[in-house]
Amino acid sequence: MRPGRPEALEQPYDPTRVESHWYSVWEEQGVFQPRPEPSGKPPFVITIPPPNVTGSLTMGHMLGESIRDLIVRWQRMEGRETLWLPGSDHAGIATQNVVEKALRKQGRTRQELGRDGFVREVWAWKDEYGGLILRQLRRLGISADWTRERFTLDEGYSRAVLLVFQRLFEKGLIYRGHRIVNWCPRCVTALSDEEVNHVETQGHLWFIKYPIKGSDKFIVVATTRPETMLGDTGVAVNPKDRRYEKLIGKTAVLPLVRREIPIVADDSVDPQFGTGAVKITPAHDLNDFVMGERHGLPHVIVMDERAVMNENAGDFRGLDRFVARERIVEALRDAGYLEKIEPHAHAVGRCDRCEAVIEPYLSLQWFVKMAPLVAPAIEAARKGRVKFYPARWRKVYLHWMENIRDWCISRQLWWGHRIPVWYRGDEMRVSLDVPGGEGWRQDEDVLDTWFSSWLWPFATLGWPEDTDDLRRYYPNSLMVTGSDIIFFWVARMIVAGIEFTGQTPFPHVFFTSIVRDAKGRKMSKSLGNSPDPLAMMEQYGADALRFTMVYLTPTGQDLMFDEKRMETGRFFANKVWNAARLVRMRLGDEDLAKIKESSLRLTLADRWILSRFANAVKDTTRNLKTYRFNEAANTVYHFTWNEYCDWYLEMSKSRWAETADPEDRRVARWVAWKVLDGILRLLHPFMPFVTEEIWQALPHDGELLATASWPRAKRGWFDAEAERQIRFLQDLVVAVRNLRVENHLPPNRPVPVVIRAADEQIALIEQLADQIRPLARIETISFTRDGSRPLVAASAVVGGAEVFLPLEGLIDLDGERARLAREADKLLTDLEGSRKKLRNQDFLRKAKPDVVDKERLRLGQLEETLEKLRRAQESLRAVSS
RNA sequence: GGGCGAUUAGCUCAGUUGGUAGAGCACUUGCUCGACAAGCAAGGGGUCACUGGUUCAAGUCCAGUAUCGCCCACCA
Repeated sequence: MRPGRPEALEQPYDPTRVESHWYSVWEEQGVFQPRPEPSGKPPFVITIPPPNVTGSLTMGHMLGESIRDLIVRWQRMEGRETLWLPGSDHAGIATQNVVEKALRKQGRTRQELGRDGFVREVWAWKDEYGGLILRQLRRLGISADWTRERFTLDEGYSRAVLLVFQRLFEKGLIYRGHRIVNWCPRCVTALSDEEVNHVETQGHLWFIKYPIKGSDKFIVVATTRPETMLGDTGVAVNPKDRRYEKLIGKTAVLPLVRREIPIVADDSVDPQFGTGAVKITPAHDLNDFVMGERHGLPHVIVMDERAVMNENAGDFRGLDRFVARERIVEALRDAGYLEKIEPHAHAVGRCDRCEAVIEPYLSLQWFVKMAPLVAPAIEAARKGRVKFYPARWRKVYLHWMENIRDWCISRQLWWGHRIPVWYRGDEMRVSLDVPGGEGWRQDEDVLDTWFSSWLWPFATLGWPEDTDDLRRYYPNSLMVTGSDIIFFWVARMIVAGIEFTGQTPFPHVFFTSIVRDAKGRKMSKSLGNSPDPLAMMEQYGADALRFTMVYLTPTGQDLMFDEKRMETGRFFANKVWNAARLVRMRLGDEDLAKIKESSLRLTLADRWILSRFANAVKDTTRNLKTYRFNEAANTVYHFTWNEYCDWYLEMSKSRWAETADPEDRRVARWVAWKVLDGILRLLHPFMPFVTEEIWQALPHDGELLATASWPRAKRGWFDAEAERQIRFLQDLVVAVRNLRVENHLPPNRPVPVVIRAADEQIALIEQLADQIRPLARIETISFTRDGSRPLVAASAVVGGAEVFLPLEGLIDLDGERARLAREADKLLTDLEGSRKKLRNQDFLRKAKPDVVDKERLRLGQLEETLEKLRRAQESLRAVSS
């Protein structure tokens, strides 16, 4: 059965029409599902970094998906069995925040709904917006296997997450404890260290006088957060600090609160900073917590979970932390305890999701002991079992791994995997299901989202069950993602992969560019600075979007996105479309796919384009293999546009004419088709829709381009000699065109051309004269073999040959003289440089011989060209204007 | 405080073992010749951030400086 379709390639090219058709065809034909291939090559497996179900996608996703799909389609065409596994992430905090916000607009809260009601609400949201994401991905054309789509809260996946919790707990790698954690008072939950962004902020340093008990003296402490003083339970100085020697062991009286607190000695205090004396607030600062442990100081918590001052804050109870700060500073000042205020720049931690200022907060949380888990993941990177592209990320990865701290995994949310721990009185059980017996109460918290996504490469394949998919498609072949989640996700996947499957989850990690807006800000949903991908695709086409993103992405650098650039892809799609129209209307009736190349008498131009094509295949393939996607796009783009369209098709037109030799016409048809067919194959992974449409409208073997084979660079097609010869002819054509323009000859006026050249060159020109003439509107080409030259002519030197336009009366003599002088000048400069080089004994002695030879050859050519230019100048000098 | 990256044409960027500086867009000029004005043709435009070094030869390798950007970091 033929997939049906294209009768004609209608002009103008309409991406919307074409793109709406093929996706369902591919899907119905099962193109996206992995099928064992006869090639026997190992399967190629890639998974999507599951996008959050919070809403729509950004241009950053478009880049990532374009690259992933590019690789997958290429690998499929290379004959690999491919699995491209799609899915999405429940994204605990982000999704809960978004849904809560939506509820608030309706005047509702999650508390009103209750836990179950709220979770139901979120599922409804997920169904709606998760669907939107899927539509965008399909519209983009990604060849993912939707029958294997996964969501991190799917039943099976969830089971895997809970099992992992249980296993780590049983290994003693998960524990529960009171610790200072990063607390977001707006999201009202604990966070991991990775979810905190440090923002350089201009703040203040407040100097506060703490009276010494039983004396009229003070000890002055400096702090950036005066509101926490209410929770102070000590003051520390450096034991070597002479200034405070006598105060160690004494007692200070906390202003406003009148609590008596000890003055202790601690090495960690920097005598140079502030006053050299530091207040200790163990419940509200990590440092102080650690220090407090050393000195046995109590914890006084002065804020609640929303950062409102609590009952331990006395008069300040009920105030927001920042209001309290002002009031406390005022009170201190009024009571004479405030010595001074200095401006002070420091880094303030902010919530990755909502940007609220993070509060170090003492609370009871669950943690993963990371150090033992991380060791083999470090080893894997060191030994090259997992490689990063660009390679510099390896160092970043290792640095993080080597300085790893325990991971706080409990979140005080409702949307997520509920912690599989049960309590009854003093009893505690870790169990995936309710333990037997009455009265068990499950832990209220859920797990960090990343505690589920770190299992993605194998949990999506059915782990912990020993499924066929898991055996066949794990480890994955490649991970393509953004470097912004190297710690959140990539590093942890490697850890989890090794821990739970004994294997690194993928051998290679490729980091895409981060897409930024014109101001350099990363495109994100929350900033709202990304164009809507669906709108982009409507306006320019999915193919254009895909091609442009890949064409623009720099290797190892961020991508500054500018919508204007989308035209690159759109125009290119149109160019290919039109080239195909031209070829198609000249094809004739014969089934070209049945013709054997060996039966054809190829011309120089044919050998040239086949050679260029072979090079394009080689370069494109190499660039894809080395993850230089922009270079790959560039290669196809230039080959198609500047070599195939601009030169080969133009040269072929005369061969297609009714009057042309039928045998040669057949050759010209076949080569034009053959190379176009190859272009479509090369281009298909970049622009799947338009290429499929065109391919179907041309002679082809096989049913779908999507499952056709990747082109091979035939050894016999490489032809350096043909390339050299055509290069000369191109130079000749350009020279004639240039002479026409410079002399203001009307574009539609055919001109005679006289050429004085070596025999070999003349033979070349004669061979392709009919194809060259239309390219520069040449009327006739004649040769002078006796050394003579037209008296009055515009002229140029090309590869040692002289080209004349003998147009007495039409030539702008003054302009021509000026032009020749300019040319000669330029030549002279090059010539001087070359002579200087060749006079240099060191160069002659030390440079590689072929470099020297090349330079000698070049000098000879320069001299020859200059001499010919001089003669042209000479001959014009005699002529009067 | 540490680490990484960038600096090449007006803009965005290539430049893969050192050997005559490239592309797209923008700009100038001219083109409705049967694929394509979403196009064709011909052009102009760069002391490769700066300073030193290695080398016969440096945009490319090394060192330092400057500016910008990113990441990491418990000096209150």
